[in-house]
Amino acid sequence: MNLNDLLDILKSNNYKITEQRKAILQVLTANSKNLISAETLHNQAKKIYDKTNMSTIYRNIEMLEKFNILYKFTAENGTTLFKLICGDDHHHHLICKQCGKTEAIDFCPISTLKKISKDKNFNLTDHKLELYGFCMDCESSENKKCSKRHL
Amino acid sequence: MNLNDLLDILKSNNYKITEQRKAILQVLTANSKNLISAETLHNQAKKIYDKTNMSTIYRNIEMLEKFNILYKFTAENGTTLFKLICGDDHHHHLICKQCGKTEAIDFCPISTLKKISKDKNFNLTDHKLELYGFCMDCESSENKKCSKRHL
DNA sequence: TTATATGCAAAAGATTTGCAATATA
DNA sequence: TATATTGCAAATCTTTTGCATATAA
Repeated sequence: MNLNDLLDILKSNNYKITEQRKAILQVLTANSKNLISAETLHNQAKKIYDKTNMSTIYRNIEMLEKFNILYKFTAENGTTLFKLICGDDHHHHLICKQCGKTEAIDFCPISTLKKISKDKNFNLTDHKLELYGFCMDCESSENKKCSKRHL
Repeated sequence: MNLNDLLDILKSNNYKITEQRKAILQVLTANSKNLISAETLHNQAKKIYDKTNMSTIYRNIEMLEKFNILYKFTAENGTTLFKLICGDDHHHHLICKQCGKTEAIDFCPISTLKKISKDKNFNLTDHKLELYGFCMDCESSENKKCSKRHL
């Protein structure tokens, strides 16, 4: 899913291609492997088209969410982060609590979850599995944040 | 982990036992299987001790988080939810996207996650597994929110 | 031309904070 | 009594919204 694919999706759904929109999508595609905040998205989009307003950021985030092409989640500190959903890949991630680095893992417990949900008459639509801890680099560093209890 | 255990923890750490604090802990223990919002916590605590203020709620939430006895997470609609971490029980939840009702499930993929993390030299400390969908009641209701893609 | 998208400023909602008053130990 | 805790109101911070203007198609 590159910039042009995204623009095509919008065009074919009668959305207009504005400079702001192009800037936003450009930033998101450039960061397709990382989660970024609305504020970071705004700052980076402004570098491409400096008239981009924060409300435009939020309105476009909302639009992309409706298309189900934007993954949204809330970090431990409460910040809301976003990331494009590229193609059909479905991944869970190891998330370093120190440096924020993320690494995709292949494992997904979806089949078990489906069974459980079915047993409970729950119509499962989405799920999130997030693994927190410390990557090798941060593990050895001094100022590691204390985290005793395992969730 | 019942109310008295919690009070003992606070006492032994030189925290004072106020009526507000007792009310808050009472609500949390009564809801130890469910995730509740700060607002709900406030409303229920007020029923027990009606002078309980919202800032007191937040200040006590902060305190419990420091003790690592409060689990916090953000629902899809953005609401922040809390739940006591009781002893060694560890649960994941089915979360209804419509009514917000949560139900604990027994399944946890921790052993697989541990193995994966070990292979990747990642020091796993926490994880979250959240299952979204629609409960039986909401499934049949008319205004169900559309959700096509599975995450 | 015309509907969509945007900027701006104000509103809304959640959470935090300063400070004086209160209550616990 | 001394200190932690609280209530209140104001401040912050993030996100949303109304409306007039601008712009893509």
